[in-house]
Amino acid sequence: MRHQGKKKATIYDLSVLSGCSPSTVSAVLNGTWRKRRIKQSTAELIQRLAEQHRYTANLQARGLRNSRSGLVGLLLPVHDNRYFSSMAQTFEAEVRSHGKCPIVVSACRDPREERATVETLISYSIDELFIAGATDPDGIHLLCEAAGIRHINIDLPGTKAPSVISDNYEGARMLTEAIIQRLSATGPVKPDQIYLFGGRNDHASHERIRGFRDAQKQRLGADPDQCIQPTGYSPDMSQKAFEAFYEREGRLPRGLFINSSINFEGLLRFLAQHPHETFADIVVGCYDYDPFGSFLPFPVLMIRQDIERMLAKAFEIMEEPRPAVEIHLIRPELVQPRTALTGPLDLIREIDV
Amino acid sequence: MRHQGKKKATIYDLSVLSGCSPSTVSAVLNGTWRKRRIKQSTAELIQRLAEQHRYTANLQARGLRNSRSGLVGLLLPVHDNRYFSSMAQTFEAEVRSHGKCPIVVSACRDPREERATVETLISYSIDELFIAGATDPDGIHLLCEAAGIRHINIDLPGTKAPSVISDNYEGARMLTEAIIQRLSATGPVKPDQIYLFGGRNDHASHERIRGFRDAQKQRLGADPDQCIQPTGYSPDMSQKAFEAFYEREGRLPRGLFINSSINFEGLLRFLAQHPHETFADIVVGCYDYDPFGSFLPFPVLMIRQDIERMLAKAFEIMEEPRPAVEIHLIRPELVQPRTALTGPLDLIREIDV
DNA sequence: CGCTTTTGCACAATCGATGGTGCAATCAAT
DNA sequence: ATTGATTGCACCATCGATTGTGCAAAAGCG
Repeated sequence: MRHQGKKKATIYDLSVLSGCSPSTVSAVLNGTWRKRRIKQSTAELIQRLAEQHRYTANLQARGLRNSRSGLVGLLLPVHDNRYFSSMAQTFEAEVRSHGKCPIVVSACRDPREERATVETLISYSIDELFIAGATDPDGIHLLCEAAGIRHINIDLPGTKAPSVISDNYEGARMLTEAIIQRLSATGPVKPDQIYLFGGRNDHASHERIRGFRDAQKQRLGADPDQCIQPTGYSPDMSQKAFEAFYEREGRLPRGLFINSSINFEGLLRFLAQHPHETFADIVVGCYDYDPFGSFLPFPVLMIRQDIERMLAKAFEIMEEPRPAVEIHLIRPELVQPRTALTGPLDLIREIDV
Repeated sequence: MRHQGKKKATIYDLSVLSGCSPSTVSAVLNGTWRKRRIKQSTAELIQRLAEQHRYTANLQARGLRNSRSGLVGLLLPVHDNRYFSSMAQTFEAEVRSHGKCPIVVSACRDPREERATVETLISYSIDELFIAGATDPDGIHLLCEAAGIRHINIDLPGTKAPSVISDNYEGARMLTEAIIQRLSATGPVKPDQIYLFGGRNDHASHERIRGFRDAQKQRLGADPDQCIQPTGYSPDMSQKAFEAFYEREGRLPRGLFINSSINFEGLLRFLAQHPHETFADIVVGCYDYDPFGSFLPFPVLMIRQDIERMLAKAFEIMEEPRPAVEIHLIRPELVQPRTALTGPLDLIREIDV
């Protein structure tokens, strides 16, 4: 069967070929033919023709008619770090297993971009939207609600839709305590020897800062304000903060709590500018796991957010008929230095070469 | 203006509200109204109403009518590493700047999955497809051609569509020579002291192996077969290969050429199982750049593929009316150890916090 | 053999946007 | 005032699939 030039076969083509009506063809090909009492032999005839002519449904037409598309969206702040790329990977697998088509888009942590992107997705009649790390979850909620689209927040919570997030407070406590413990091995630790870098005015940062300060106060007796250095989510800004500190103090803090792997990249840039000795005796904790980051030449403690469980929970909530607007906390995991965890890629079976 | 419950406004709603016909409304809202000689005042009236009622076009309907969707697809093998996530990031920005909607999907390096995914995309009438790292580019080509969809291969070439790929041979040579040079500093290098791990039966691997061997032979006088250890693209398999080597030889090779950052993760897993001394004097070269990987406690040379130029070239070719089926090589860059390069995230402006 | 059921399918409206065509009203020119 | 051009817009078919409804033919039944 030659592929006939340009046009794809439609139910009308098959209708002519089979001698049946388009509606019959449609019913056969979308599986509702038993309900519609189509003869088995008719169904088989049409299925055979469909195969011969490589028929595939025009999903835009179907979506238009059904006002649903089979698309499931994931809105990310960015693609390019292991936390979010790992989320995308896991998300895709899950959506595929539901027989739907995953759509992953990023919106650069820009509220306007976020809303514009979501409006586009809505215009394609996506069926569900997973909103990860949005700066303005409630604004997106309004758009989704107006369009009647099920949605859920991940990573950063909103107040109007159910949310599944990492237990940032607990994670930050764990991480801070682990940093302190590590540092204790090389001498007594004073509160102003541990600094938090990165993050901005979002829920996750607040919680992490709260956890950091609580642990600091509880373990070290104080939580000085100057130890908190929010730099936004930008490697460049973080680097500047490290440089500024170094300029001022002549060294890095003994303990560094870094708010995300993106900010950690700022530290890398700093490192590239300075000799080994500069960070000979520091301990770093990073809220986010990156396998390569775990093996750097100084101790790096990491928090691995449990993406699988977060997404599993989110999909579970999506199934509920009328999910409660509440925040589900998923406990993250402390990862010791020099640890190579498995990830979503390990679930992919290797094809024979 | 309350959002009226569920349904979105359509041109028909606006038609009633404005007293104009649907076609007039359509013309006004899609910008063709001057061509259609609609009065300015009519246009303004309709635009005002559209805004008040938060009209946004149903893109499925538009797509159905136009048999094009405004969607531009990028097919990736996987999301979860910095090479591909970086590509996704760059791709999105580029597509957005063309006023289209980027769709990034991964197909797990499985030819069947690849084809199924592409068929789905075609069913949504995507306008263009960028095929990155596909195992079966020519199979995908057939699908695209039958559907009349412009497409281009990136990262792995096909024989039926234009391709833009990294100059894997040159990159591998550069990397191999850099490894040898580094090793020479600590004593004379013999050919069987440098091993290549990872990759499989694809064009990129072949070229890299060729470059590796040529450099080995030229610099060291021989290129023993046993120095090539293809392990597929799986951290797990790579780890096993390292373990096997270590088991057999009691140490790692002095020089390691690792075919991709995914295989590099296999080395991490190996490292996690062994003490520092095991890799005290090794030199690693990795074909792929990962910022964290660059700062590991042993020298790591990396090849950064020039994603920006590759994509820029690909977009350029897409514009051509009838692009030639040829392979465009883009020269990658050797990255010295302890280097923190900027990436696509640096182009994102930080929002005020 | 009539009458009711069941079987098997066709018809036609619909989803929302687009664009070719046609037509009335206005205006300009003779 | 008649003709011709221009302006401004409405009409309607169309993209491909879905689905409620209706109806003829076949089958079952007394």
